[in-house]
Amino acid sequence: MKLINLYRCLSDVTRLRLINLLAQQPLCVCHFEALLRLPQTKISRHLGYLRRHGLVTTTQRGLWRIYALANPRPPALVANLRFLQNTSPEEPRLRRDLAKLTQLASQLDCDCPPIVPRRKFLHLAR
Amino acid sequence: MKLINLYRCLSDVTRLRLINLLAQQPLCVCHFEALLRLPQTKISRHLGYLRRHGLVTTTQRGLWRIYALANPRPPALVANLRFLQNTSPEEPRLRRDLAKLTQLASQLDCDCPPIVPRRKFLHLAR
DNA sequence: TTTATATATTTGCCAAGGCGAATATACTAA
DNA sequence: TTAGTATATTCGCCTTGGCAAATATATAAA
Repeated sequence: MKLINLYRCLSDVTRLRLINLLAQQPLCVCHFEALLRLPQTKISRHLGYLRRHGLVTTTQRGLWRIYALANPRPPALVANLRFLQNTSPEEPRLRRDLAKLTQLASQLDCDCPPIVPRRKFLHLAR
Repeated sequence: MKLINLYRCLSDVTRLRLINLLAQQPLCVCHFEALLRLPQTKISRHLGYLRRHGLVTTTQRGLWRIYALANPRPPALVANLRFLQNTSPEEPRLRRDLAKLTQLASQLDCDCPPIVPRRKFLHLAR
């Protein structure tokens, strides 16, 4: 049952935070590092999980790997994203993540993937 | 994060089938045995899981324990039930379960909990 | 070619949770 | 009280998937 896999993807806090952000715009691993303040290994692992289950796709661009929600989006995902977007304002963690994303948006979308090196980017994200 | 627990509840085929049926009407364990053709121990285990996580409640009536979706229903559950109801027609397993429920409905709701002994009920369900 | 950066995977460990079989509990009826 | 029925829990076993640390790979820059 495909549904089950979707729910498993949503059953982890880190993955839910990733999806919540990806619903806004494509992002690469170093973005997530800055936004979520989690170790790279953890972010990559969960993005890999989502990729294996068909929820996200990647495009390589230079040194960076950009993750985006799968296109076309699985119908089950669409419905749950709609729900997630209604819910995230009430979930402090998800709300803060989105706030941080808009706060950094100018630096993110002026060069996505970022041209600045990771350390410098992390510094800006402080 | 409460959401995570909801998704975990939905991440198992047996539990999804139970919830799908409970969205129609309250049922007791022997109903599920007849409808799903699964061992009692498995059904009880998963209903216990759903109860511990606040998705269902029980009322005892004689020898029978009747399960129903929690009331008031958690908002996150409501949204996902709506989605589930749109989806279940496309999921053969869930669709068949619902068909079997309507097929047996007369025998179920004439005495819910059933007055007939379990064996006899199972016989009817064949 | 060497070095640094960005990302992915492997390893070893651990907890959650799946299963069937057996057993316990609770209620009913005889 | 005894027997039977409905449901719940425990047990031993196994798989999934969480984590951090270490390592591998791929690209870019010097």
